[in-house]
Amino acid sequence: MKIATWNVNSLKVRQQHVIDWLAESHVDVLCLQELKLPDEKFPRAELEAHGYRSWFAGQKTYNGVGILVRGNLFVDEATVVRNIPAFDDPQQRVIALTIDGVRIVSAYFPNGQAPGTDKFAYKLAWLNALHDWLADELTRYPKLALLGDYNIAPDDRDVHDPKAWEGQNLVSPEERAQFERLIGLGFVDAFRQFEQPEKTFTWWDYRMFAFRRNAGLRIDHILLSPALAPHCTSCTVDKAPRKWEQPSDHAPVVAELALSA
DNA sequence: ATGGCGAATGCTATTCGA
Repeated sequence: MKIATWNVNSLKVRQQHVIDWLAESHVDVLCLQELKLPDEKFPRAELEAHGYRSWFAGQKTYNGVGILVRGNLFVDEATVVRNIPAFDDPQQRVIALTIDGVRIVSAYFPNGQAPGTDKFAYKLAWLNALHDWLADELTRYPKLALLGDYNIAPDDRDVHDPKAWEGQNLVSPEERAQFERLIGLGFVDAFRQFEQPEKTFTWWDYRMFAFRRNAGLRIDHILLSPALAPHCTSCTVDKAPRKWEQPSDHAPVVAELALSA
């Protein structure tokens, strides 16, 4: 099973990119973030015409998450969950579903703006709620993959200029401690299971030629539960779509899972 | 220290993202 995550920064603008990338990547599951459209505007039929069914939780303007699943895979409708159940939140940031016993979670972590702000406090509260919910989910679904835009660069290796970024939003000790709390649940960072090129990132600012200079961060991740991690045979960042016309500022991350039936 | 870019919106200016 090939799974992936991609923050598309508006599905309306990036619809054709998603369709083109699905056609060339042949992923089985694609988790999307920042749909930026209400559910009635979701291009369900267009994606279905290209062989993918959709589950999503959207809202106007901001946030919004989805999961695209190839037509031949069985999704148990009863397992679909939107948002963190115990965390009342108008912002649509989480959707989960189960495919053949594999729990797939698509998550758009809060940005946080800057340490000390209200938005940062919300980010930490959201992370606490996510942690507690996932601890519970793992008891029900030992095979669980958490894919998404984490808005956290977990290590200095994940930052183009660690000195310039020190203590800032996305790399602060509080955020990294929250990432480590997820690791404490047994999760494995799929990307770091394999040898990787240095300075591999998943996001580059639109400004100041950041992509051309590879001035990026690795903030999009695939965490795999202890029962799932041993099945992972590869994890890579696909930079190609970031070079396309009118790109998202994020690149997709892909992991392959070798699962026997 | 600021802005740069891009998307969305009661749109010709503002907010947010990261």
